[in-house]
This record gives sequence, structure tokens and C-alpha cells, in this order.
Amino acid sequence: MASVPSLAVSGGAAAAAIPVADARRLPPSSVAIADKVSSYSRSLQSVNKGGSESPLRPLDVEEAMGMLREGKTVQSAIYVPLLHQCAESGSHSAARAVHGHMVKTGTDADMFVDTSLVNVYMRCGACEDARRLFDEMPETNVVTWTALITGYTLNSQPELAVEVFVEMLEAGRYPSHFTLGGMLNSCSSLYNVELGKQVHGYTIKYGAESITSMGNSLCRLYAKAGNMESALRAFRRVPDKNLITWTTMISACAEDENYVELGLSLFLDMLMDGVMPNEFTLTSVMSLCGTRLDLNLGKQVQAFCFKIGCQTNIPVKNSTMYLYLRKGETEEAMRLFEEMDDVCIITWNAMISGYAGYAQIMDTAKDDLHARSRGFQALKIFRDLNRSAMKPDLFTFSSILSVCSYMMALEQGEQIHAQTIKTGFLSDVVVNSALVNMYNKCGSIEDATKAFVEMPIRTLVTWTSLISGYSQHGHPQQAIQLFEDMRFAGVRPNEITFVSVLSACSYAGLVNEAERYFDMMKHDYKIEPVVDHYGCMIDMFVRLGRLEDAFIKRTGFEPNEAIWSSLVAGCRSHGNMELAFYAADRLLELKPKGVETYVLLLNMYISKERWHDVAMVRKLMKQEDLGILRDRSWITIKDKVYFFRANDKTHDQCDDLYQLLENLLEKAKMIGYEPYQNVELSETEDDEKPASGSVKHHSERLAVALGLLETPPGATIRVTKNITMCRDCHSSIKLFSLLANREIIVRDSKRLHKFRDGRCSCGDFSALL
DNA sequence: GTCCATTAAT
Repeated sequence: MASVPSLAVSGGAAAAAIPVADARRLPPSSVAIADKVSSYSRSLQSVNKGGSESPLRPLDVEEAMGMLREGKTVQSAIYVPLLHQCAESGSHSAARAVHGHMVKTGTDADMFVDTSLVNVYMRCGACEDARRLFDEMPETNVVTWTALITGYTLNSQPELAVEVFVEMLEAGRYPSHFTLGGMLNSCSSLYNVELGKQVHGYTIKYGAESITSMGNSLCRLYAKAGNMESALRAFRRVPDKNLITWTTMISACAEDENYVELGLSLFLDMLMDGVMPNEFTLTSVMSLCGTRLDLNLGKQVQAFCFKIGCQTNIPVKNSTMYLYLRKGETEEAMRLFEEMDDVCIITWNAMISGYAGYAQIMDTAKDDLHARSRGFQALKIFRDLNRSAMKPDLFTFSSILSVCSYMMALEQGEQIHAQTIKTGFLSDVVVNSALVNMYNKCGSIEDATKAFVEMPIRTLVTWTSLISGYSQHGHPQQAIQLFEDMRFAGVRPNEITFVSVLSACSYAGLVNEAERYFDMMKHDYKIEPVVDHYGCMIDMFVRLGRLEDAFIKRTGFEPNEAIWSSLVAGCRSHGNMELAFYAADRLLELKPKGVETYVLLLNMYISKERWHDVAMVRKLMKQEDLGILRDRSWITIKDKVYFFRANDKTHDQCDDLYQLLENLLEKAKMIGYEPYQNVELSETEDDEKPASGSVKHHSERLAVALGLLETPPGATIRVTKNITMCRDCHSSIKLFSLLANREIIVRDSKRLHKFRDGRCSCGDFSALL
């Protein structure tokens, strides 16, 4: 955050700028403040415990309005309840009306009322009005300054808050503990711990550290920046922990999965301490249950919510609903959603991202069919949202774009792109990165580039996303060029950027460049290479057939399942079976976790008729209890999605599809296609067994055939597949693209294959089954 | 009489 002045630098060391040393002018005794705060917190606790005494007198707005209407001479204090009400309803126009009235009655020069008005304007989002009033006030005090500072943070302009704070110090005013607390919150919003630490220092100097609200702000500051240990230290140092102290710490724990258990034990400590949780606390505890994926506990918390009567509170319902979604209990989540008569955009977002997130969980659990249907649900909810009165925000757009990426739903993605432009959300960095990612995953590098060029803001993630797009789409030179452009633009690459660049070099066989970038990463950017970086280097040598170079023992990393698999596949396709078997042995020592890895090995051993090894691999597969490899593909045509299994016979146009494939394979044979005798992917499901004598078709070939039949000539065909393509499908679809003169995109579990004119963007050196 | 801390979604 270059725009934020450091206290230590601005005004020649701010330590000197705050005239703390003058003992006669020290701010109010911190002890007195602490007393006041803790007595307030006690009465608050008594309210929460069901005590009858309310610490706040109800505001008599009616009475005040009546007096104003009658044109009575008013005391300035009469405006205060009115202003409170304006702030509560966030009504800017009401605030201006009251302000106008104040000018008429000549009350506008009262510092106290004006300060309240500054606060009210800020709460209505009218920063300019607040600042103008502040500048016109004949007299201001520390409270007025504080209202301005907290107001800017409230309106998402924490940089301005810091500027005003510095302005205040330069004007020789003393901050109060409210001011410092406000500053700590500005630092939290800026994620600027360094600045926050300096404010923390002043807090200690002023003896205000033991004030509860101060400790609360400190917890928040450190927790938000991910520094949980400092947050806990600050938490422990709060002598009078109140409801908010506990809630702050519990909610912080809910954001860091390593602290979930601690969060729960804090919740219990809080109850033991006799502090009654409120809806804020229970929302955070519910979100702890979500991170823990603990529905039983969640139900207990739900019961607690009923007990204290906050079960209809929107955040409480949102977090409960989200927990059910994360556990896959969509019916219950939907029921909660439908019975909510008051929703907010976060409700919709929780539904969309709940479905989207669960889709991804299902996907890794290899239940692709379920995953798809969750993806569709997410898209449907997004459509419902657009028909409702609510407006999507940046969370909505980034979630739904990730759903489109996953589903390869280019058309919906394009519509959402248009919507982000219309609503101005494209300027958000997360949204625009999600957009580049969407076009990449949908196989349209042209649109990704166009979106990138037109973007108002680019970040590390956007650049990296497009670099990786070029690399995956088989445009290594552009990837490398873009990487250089990125450095030229002054954006610092991270370890993921280097994976993309190295994989581009690997694709193009640019050994010298790869080694140069590898060194650049280590020396210029001080990024320690990890297994993925070594993997790119090894892939490069494998592609080039320099197998000995690929096997050279490198220090600093242990080859993983992916690397040994790639070596097995690479050595095999270069015909070096000795090395292939060696790599296979190393792979087996790792006890691989992926079904595909075993199928790769099975295929190799079967093709070399090493039956002993075949039996051994099958036995291992049983031991590891990995289940069978299910082969599934999807194609979207005009908003409708078609699903295929291997040798699927359930489709309406089944006969046409098989006929078309037969014709294409015949023609392909005439231009050099040789069927590649592959084993079945694994024990196939019973209904997937081909009729004896007929050709076996994996799911993607059937999906491609449907695309050829059902889309207009020249249209791109987009298919997604749940597992890695096999060699036979790869080589045949390559020729289909030439014979039918179509661009065919198949995104499998490992990468994107863009077939065009008989070639594939992967360069044929992907680890195929 | 004016300013004060906590919640759900990428």
C-alpha cells in the first residue's frame, strides 16, 4: 500500500508529532475510561442474560418531531435523537433535511450536534457532505476528527482515514482512545499490520491498551492479516473480555482452518465465563461448524439460536444454510432458503457458492454426475437471482464464473461477462481474473486475451492466469512474451507464474530458456523451486526424448506420483521400455493414490504381456480400495447438456452416432490412423460393456460425434471429460478435426486438448492413458 | 448531548 503514509515517516517521525510528553495535557485518564467501558459491558451482559435493566434510554423521536414542527425554540440537543434515526435508516435525504432545519434555527454552529451530523452523513455514505461540514465547522474537537476518521473506514476508504489522522496530528490535536481504535480498524481494512503496530505502540504509550474495545480492535487487526498468534496474544491481554472480544476471536478462528478447534474451545470458555453469545457469535460458531464439516454440532448450534431467539437473523440463517450445503444436504438448505422472507445478496451468494463448492468436492470424490447437477443448480440459482430484486455483486460474479469454468459453459460465461461490464464489477481484480480463467477453461484463448486487454486493472493473478492459458493452449512463445511484458510492467511473478513459464518452455523444448528462468526464479526472485517446477524441467527432457537428462538426480525434491507417471508415459512413448519399467517400479513404491496411475501401469504391462506385473497391479488396486475408473463426458448444445458413458447406448440418436463414428474411423484409417489396442480403462460397469465384436468407444468420442451431428458446420465443439483421455481417442479425434474441418476441444482431468487440422495443442506429449 | 469493538459468500 504505497499510498498509505507510514506514521514513522510522515511529518518527520510521527512519534514526535504526537505531543505525548506534555504531562499537563495528557488525554483523559485511561483508568477512568476503562471503568466506564467495563461498567457498560457489565450492563450489556446483564441485558444479554435477560436482565430487565436497559442501559440505554429509548429515544423519543416523536416528541422531538412535534417540537420542531411547532417551530419552538429548540435546544440543539433535540436534534440528536433525530440524527440517530437518520443514521439508523441510512437516509441521506432525511439527514440533509435535518441539517437544513438546523441552519434555519441557527443551531448549525453547535459543535456537538455538528459532530453527530458528521457521523450521520458518514453512516449514510455521504463522505463529501461529511467532509464539507467538517471544513465549515467553526470549531472542532477530537470527537469530530474521530467521527471523520471512522467514517472513511466505514465507507471503504481507509486510506483517507489514515490521511485524516495524519492531518489531525499535524494540526496538533490529541487522539483519544476512540481515535486510536478507529485507526486500528482502518489498518485492519488496509491489511496493514505495520501501520497497525505503530498505532498499537501509541495505544501502549497512552495507557489505553487495557481498554476492552481497544483490545478488540487489536485482535481484529492481527487476525485479519492472518497473524493468529499475535491476535491471541492481544486477546489474552484484554483484562475485561466482553461479548465482542470473544466473538472477534471466535470469528477469526473460523477463517483459519488450523484454528477451528481452538475457536470451539474459546466458545466453551466464553459460556463458562458466563458471557451469553449473541447472533454474531452464533454465526461465527456456525461457520466453525462449516469449516469442520460438522453437521451434528451445527444442529446443536441451531438449537441454541432458537433458544435465544435469533434463528431468523439473516446472517445466522445464511451460515446455517451454507453449512447444510457444504455437507451436501441440499434439500434442507433449499428449505431454509425458501422460507426466508428477508434475504440479502449474501444469502444468494452462499447458495451459489455452496452449490459450486460442493460440485468441486463431488468432483474430487469422482462423483462427476452429482458434481454436474450441483453446477447446474448454481447456474439456475444465478438466473433466479437475476429475476429477483437483488443485484449480484463481486462475490456472485466470481463464484458463478468459476462454475462456468468448471462446466465449460462458454455461452453463460459470455453473458455473465457482459453483465460484469454493465454493472461495473469487471473492475474488481478477483472478478476479472475469474473471467480470464473462465475463457481459458472453456478453451477460448482468443476471448481470454481480449478480456485481458480490455481490463481496467491487472494483477499478478490476471497475468499468471493468461500466461498459463497460453501455455496450456499450446502457444509457448506468447506465454514467454507475456511473462516478459509482465515483468516490464513491474508486476512481481510468484511461484505459480514460474510454473506456467517453465511449462511453456517445456512445451516448446526451449532448454536454455527454461534453465535461465529456473535460475531467475531462485536468484532474482528468491523463490525456492518446488516439485512442480522440477516437474516442468523433467517433462521438457521427456518431450525432447532426452530421457537420461530427465532421470538425472536433482537435489532438493522427491519426485511425486505425477512426475513418475509422466516418466513412465514418456519413456513408453519413446520406446525405452527399460527406463519405463524402472520408473514404474519407483512409482509403485510410492503406493499411488490415483486410479488413473494404476490404469497407466496396467496398460503398459498388458501391452508388453507382462502378466505377472498385471496381476500384481490389480492386486494392489484391490488393496488400496480405489474403486473403478468411470469414464464420463459432457457436451453442451444450445443450453442443453448431454452426458455419455463409455459405449453408451441410451441416447436417442444412438444409431446415428455409432454410424458416424464408424465412417469417420474408416476414413481416418485411410490417412494413417491405426487403432491403438488399449485395455479397457478398468473393470467396466456391466451396462458399459460393448456388444461383442463392435468397436469400443470411450465417452468423449460419443460426445464429439453428437457435437458433429447437432451443431452447424464450422462451430467449435466443446467436450469435458472426467478422467484422462486415452491414446486411441486422442489420435482418432485429432483426425476427426481434420476430416470434419472442425475445432474440437476436449478438456480432460489433466489438461486441455484443442484439436484443429489434425493436430492437438498438447503437442502429443501429454501423459495419456 | 457528539466518536467506540463482533457475523454469513470469492
